[in-house]
Amino acid sequence: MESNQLTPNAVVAVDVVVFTLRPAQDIEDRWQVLLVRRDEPAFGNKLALPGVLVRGDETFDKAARRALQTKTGLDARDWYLEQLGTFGDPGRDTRGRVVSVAHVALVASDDVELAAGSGIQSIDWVPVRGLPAETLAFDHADMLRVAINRIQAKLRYSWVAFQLLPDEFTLSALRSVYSAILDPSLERLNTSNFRKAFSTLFASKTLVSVGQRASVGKVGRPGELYRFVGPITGTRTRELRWDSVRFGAVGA
Amino acid sequence: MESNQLTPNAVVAVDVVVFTLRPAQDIEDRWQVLLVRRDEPAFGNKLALPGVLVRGDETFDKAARRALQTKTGLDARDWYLEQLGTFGDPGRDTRGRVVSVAHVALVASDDVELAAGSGIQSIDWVPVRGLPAETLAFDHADMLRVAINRIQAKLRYSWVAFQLLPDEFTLSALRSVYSAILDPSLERLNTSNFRKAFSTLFASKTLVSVGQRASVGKVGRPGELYRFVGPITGTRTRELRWDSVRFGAVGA
DNA sequence: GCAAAAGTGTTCATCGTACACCCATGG
DNA sequence: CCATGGGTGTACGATGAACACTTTTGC
Repeated sequence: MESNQLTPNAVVAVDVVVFTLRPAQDIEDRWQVLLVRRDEPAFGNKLALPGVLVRGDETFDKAARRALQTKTGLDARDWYLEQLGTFGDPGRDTRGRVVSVAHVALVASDDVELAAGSGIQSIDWVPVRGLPAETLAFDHADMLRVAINRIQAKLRYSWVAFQLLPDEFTLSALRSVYSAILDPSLERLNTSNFRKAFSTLFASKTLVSVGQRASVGKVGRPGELYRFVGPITGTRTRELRWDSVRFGAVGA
Repeated sequence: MESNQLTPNAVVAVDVVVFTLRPAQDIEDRWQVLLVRRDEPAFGNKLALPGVLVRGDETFDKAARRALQTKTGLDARDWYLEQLGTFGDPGRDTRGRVVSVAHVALVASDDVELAAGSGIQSIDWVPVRGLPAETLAFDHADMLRVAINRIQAKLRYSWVAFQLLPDEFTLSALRSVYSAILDPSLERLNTSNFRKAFSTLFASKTLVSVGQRASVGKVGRPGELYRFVGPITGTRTRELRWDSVRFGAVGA
């Protein structure tokens, strides 16, 4: 206790729950989380969230982005990132009193190229649903649970959905964000009501048409491309209540 | 780095934002926060949130309640307490890398007796509004800001309001929780609409009449006493939207 | 009786869901 | 021209704000 300094009493780390949407058979499986397979003594060979110890002069935000850079090779400088909560129960780590500040990151699954870093065997995108919780190292299953709840809630009262889409996207793509994360049956919600949920954005020119059609033509009329130009920190004036919707058949 | 142990790299502390409602001239001043005046070398004589360093075998929850016990003499064992967020910018404390896990606690201002603990000059309830932010030690003004937003938001979608009331209370008292924290003009919202905001609770027998009248008779008809018997973790099915209400004059 | 506050019922605008219909593209 | 999905407008039921009215207390 010299020179007014306090003695460190814990190890502080950050872990990051990275969410994205990727193509999959089932709509529910489109929502995926980034997991690494550990190659270290503690919890070796177990799946875990990417994380690092926080450096002496580093903010949590910087540490979280560094974790993604060094462990998974991802450049997360511009990604949406927010603090989720701090997990510090004694005994959550066998190597001492480790306190981990968990974060959530969202990214569009465009140009993301994975590269395993130090202490990592492999990296994988894993569907959020049906993930065997016990298989995760430490209390990372708890972190993931909290992260899932946080993002599902935020989808309803904020504009974070756009963080999971590329710059230009169709309204169908936007809808698929909601259906993958909240409820697959939203896929069958009719267009009119879906658009109305974003009417305030259209009115405020925050969600603007690019004046182009989507190039990828599967079947049917291609959708218009839109661009979200507003601040993501904004929130809805009224929360979405799509839980209670009873969807009819696929019209026609 | 012996026996697989990690070396501590930071000091972990907890700070607690304790909110209550207390009698005051202006409705807005009824919402108050518990602050202590420090009597220590670092930030001496400054107002701060009560807090302690986390012990090696202690959860954050336990540490937070201990902070209230040892610093302010309050028995917070049964109080509503939740984690708010973690503040750990390098340089937020001059005594080293101190990471503080901030919490929010709510308590009914009944039988709470303050008693200054070690390192504390005095303790005071201070109105949340018009609090000169610069006067707080460390980054506690930031914590308070986040806490204010958190509680205001939670008031709209959860039942935390009841945590600020004694076991038995009138609907006027309940309304005053909302008017003190959200908007003073809610005081003039008519009874009918206010009751409707709790109709689901009445229907589910979660908010039950005690069958008694409030004893304190100022003027007018005394209100019935109610008791909240539900789990506080529940949330509203629809969020309150009392921001947009335009209140008329005080009828008649 | 009168003022003040509590409690009840009803009207009317607004919001959200459901539904009907038209447009654009591929085969 | 038909199947498929995108896009637009409208009708109807539910929600909630506004208002009128009754009840209970103190003075």
